[in-house]
Amino acid sequence: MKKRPYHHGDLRAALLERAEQTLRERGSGALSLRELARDLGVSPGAPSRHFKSKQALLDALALEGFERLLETIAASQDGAGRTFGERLNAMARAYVGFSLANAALLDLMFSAKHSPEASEALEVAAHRWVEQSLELVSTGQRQGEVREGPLDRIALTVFAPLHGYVGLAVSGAPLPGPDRRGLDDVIASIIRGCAPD
Amino acid sequence: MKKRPYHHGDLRAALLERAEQTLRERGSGALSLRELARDLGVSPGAPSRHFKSKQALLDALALEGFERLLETIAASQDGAGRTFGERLNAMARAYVGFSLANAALLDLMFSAKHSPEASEALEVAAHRWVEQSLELVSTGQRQGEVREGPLDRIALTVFAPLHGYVGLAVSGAPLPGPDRRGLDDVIASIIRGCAPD
DNA sequence: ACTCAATGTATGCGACGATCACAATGTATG
DNA sequence: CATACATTGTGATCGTCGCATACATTGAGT
Repeated sequence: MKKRPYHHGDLRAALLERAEQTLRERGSGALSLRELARDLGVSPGAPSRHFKSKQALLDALALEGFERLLETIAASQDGAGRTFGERLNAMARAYVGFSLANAALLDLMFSAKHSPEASEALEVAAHRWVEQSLELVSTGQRQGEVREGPLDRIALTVFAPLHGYVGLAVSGAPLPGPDRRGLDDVIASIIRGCAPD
Repeated sequence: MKKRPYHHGDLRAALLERAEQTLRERGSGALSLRELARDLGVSPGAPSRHFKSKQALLDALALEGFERLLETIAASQDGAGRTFGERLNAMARAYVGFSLANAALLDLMFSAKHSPEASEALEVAAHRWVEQSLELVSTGQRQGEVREGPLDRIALTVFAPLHGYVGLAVSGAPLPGPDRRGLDDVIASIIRGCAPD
């Protein structure tokens, strides 16, 4: 008879998985706890055992997103070359690739409204992300390919363009073709912008 | 007795104004047509006479936002100097200043989900915005302060950093202080990035 | 075996967006 | 001025939502 057991097994993971799918297919606005519960064949109140509020679920998704982004970027550095240009290029493509492939998720990750408690875990993840970029800039400086100056300020000039490129591209970009040539230009401009005089 | 007249007078404008206020104070997620109606002392269904859906109201807000942004940027160019650096600086500060002062509105403007009909008017507005920036780059080229190349591709390398700076700053920026020094760095980097070789 | 925390069910509440029939008002036309 | 018509607001209804509560079932540790 294969009756659905009273306990789901791993409802929390199932909720996250299904939520991310809906997020990808229909955007974050279309996320409904009740719908998730229906889809997973579970009662409307069940999700609240794992996420005390809808915002908590969104926070968890954002956190998961940061972790995946970190992995993706870290992986991109493994096969990359030694020069700052090569490593920046790899990092940029990883970052932009992930962002475009997970636009709604990115939106969540960089959304301003997280519950205060979740913010803590999120800030930790975001901090690790920042450190990755600081380290890239730092080695670039040691190799003499990046101008001198405070790490964080230079990193900002590296990441703002990438983040902005993603934002524009996702917004239905009134700007030049979303083909990757735009990204090439942006990366080249970043490198010129942070090169030593 | 000052009884409220049956007709409001200019409900549409009142809705937009009030909506923008709540948008600024409590974010776009907190916008409710019913609440707006209550605040304006009008029945729950009344707003639908002016905005057939909530999304339509958001679209109208976004459109209004683009118009104000255009004005702001145009005004910034009036008092600016002649060099590309001066004009870019003025434009960047106008753009970033407006964006930070109207973060939630910006979010709406660059949100991916607009109803197809509204998209048309929105694209017109966005297009005018793009043209402003193309023109800035174009005169920069004529003055020999900006490298040769397709206008739109160079403009992308100018605006992506600004747009990204705003995005990071609004996200509670895990990056360096939201003080304006970060913006100075970004602007300087943009200028180096698009300078002739 | 018994207890207790964890997890899922069932139900209800108030708010929401959307839609509808209807009422009040403004306006153009005779 | 009167009458027809379009515009705008009313009030009620529908289905959905997030959230809270009281209760049922399960499994883990003693």
